[in-house]
Amino acid sequence: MERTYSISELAAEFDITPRTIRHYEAEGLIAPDRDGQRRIYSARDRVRLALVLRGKRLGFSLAEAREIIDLYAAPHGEVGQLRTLLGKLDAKRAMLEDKRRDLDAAIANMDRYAERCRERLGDLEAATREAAE
Amino acid sequence: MERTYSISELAAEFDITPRTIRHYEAEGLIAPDRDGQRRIYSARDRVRLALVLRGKRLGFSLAEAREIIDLYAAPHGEVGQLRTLLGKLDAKRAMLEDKRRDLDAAIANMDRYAERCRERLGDLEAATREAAE
DNA sequence: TGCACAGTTTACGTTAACGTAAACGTCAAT
DNA sequence: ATTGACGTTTACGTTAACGTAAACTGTGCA
Repeated sequence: MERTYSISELAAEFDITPRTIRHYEAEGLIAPDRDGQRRIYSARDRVRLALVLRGKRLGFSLAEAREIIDLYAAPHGEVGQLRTLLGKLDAKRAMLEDKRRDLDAAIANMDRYAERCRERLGDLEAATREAAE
Repeated sequence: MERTYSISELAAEFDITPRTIRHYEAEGLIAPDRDGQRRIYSARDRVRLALVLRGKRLGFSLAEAREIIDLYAAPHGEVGQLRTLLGKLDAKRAMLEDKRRDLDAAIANMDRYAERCRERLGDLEAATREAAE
């Protein structure tokens, strides 16, 4: 038997509220088992939740996140299914790469700017030392 | 004299609406000059707009985007100002790196999965060819 | 037995980021 | 002189992603 989780356990672990997790369920992102009324989360549910949250951090909407995550649960039975799945994976990968280009540019930009600031700081400090002589 | 832009020019170039650009102004992200009532955007305004949009693509709120972009317009006059600026730049850079880690993990994850799918597709196709003999 | 505690549903509220519409100004061309 | 094309302000509407509150349901234990 694999480990399971209550909603408040997962909420605490990922620093979100139970309401948020229920909302993700209402949006079709997670589908936990039930023990009567109570939700029971499996390890796989937990992984999906982590994927949702990572998607959010990367700026995806819940709908976009679901599109991506659902690919990981798509049927693999037939050759045709596998082909279309691979096509979709390729498209999503391209989106992620676009984001990486944006991100790398933003970081490089900031690094160049910080470097110029450090140079200027060095100049100012040198001038201050001279003035102190 | 540098080139200037009208609001609809910029809107067309970045594929957004004038309303969006005005909204960014209302939120303090851009501050174009005026010719009477009309807004006149400079090359620097255009760069700021591009930065805002990139920030949005990376999942930042307008407020977060403004925080980052404003660093590029922060005063450099005194040594103290430069020091705090460099500190803030460092913090923002760390945020960006966190995002890059998330992004790299997402891409690596997807690549591994796609690879498994391709293997499985190869197996299925081989089995199909055998059955055709 | 009773009560605290965790969970549930239902439903209205809130915030960010614009969309949409109305009413108006201005300037060039017909 | 009027008609577009573009611009402006003001203001209400909308959507996503939850927050918040109320009312209810088990479940373990003192």
